[in-house]
Amino acid sequence: MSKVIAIVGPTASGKTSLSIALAKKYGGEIISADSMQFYRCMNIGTAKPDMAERDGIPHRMIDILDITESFSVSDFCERCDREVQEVQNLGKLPIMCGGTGFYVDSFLDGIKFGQFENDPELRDRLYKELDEVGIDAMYERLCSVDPENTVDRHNPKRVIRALEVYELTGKTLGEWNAESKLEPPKHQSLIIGLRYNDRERLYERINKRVDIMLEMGLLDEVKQLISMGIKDTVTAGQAIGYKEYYPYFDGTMTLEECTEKLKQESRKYAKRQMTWFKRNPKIKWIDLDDITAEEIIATASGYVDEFLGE
RNA sequence: GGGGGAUUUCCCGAGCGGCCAAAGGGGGCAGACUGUAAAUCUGUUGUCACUGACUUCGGUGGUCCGAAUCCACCAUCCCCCA
Repeated sequence: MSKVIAIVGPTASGKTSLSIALAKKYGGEIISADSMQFYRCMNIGTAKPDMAERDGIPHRMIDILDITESFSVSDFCERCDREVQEVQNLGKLPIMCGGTGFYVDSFLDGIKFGQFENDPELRDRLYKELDEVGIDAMYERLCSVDPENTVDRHNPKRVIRALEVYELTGKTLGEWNAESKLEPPKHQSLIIGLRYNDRERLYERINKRVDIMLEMGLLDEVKQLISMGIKDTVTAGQAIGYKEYYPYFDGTMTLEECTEKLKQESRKYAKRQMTWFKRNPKIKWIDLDDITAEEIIATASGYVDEFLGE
């Protein structure tokens, strides 16, 4: 079975540099699993590695979308299949790197999403109805067609999606999910997780990184993206690092307030990522608290050697 | 110097005599997550021997069966007149 390595962890934990170091050491190529680095023109705010940092290592799944395009897990898994295949055909090691746990897990667990196309008009219609009748009524409606559903009744996105899937396919989300679980994973995977036991250390790194992004010209990037219409996009526009500065350019908040907000949102995001990764018993963790960059690579290499030797 | 207003749990802020450990929001913490996922949502947030007890609402002292809520004085801050 083919082997894939994944580097995961919260934002600002050093996934990028570790993945590049491992790629150099083991002859690998990077496949990004970062929902925002897919987008072109979103560089500084997404901490996308520049050419110098990539150091000759090919990075896939980066700069593959315009900000107006939407993307989904299922698109991701499909495309990843091809990319992994290509890397392996080159005789190289695929190294997935990214903080979007949902995407990483979906791909590695081999979730097979139902073969049907989404209908944006149907979704719009359902959201319009949601506005009119409220979430409770929509949830009641879901229960009437799918009494077995496990959807959180207060979560509009999930209630609408469940309804959408049913109306689109005549099958409930539960039925689709049950089918998707039948597919066994296609790849053997090693997941290396980066974490700080001392949360303050991570939070300091996050705060500092935001300051660095600003020095690198984040504001110009945001301004340019606003002129490109990022505010009206579904996915790109919700990226942390951009939406926090809309009020600054609108003149309703000071630069300092927006920056503070950005740091806070980044910290909260990191926390959500940790919650996601924490529950995965397969992850081989590297504790970052008191360890040098060399030691991180050495520890990771230990895991990789063992994995490749199996 | 004179007049008025403020001071609430980590923060903002409601409460104006009992139903108040104190609304709501933020933040923190914990959790969920199968096609927007850097999104969306849930729980929790004074202490403890935790269906109860104890300590909290600037400080001290009063009134009252009972006070975050009323009174007096003190402290700090804000506004207006001088």
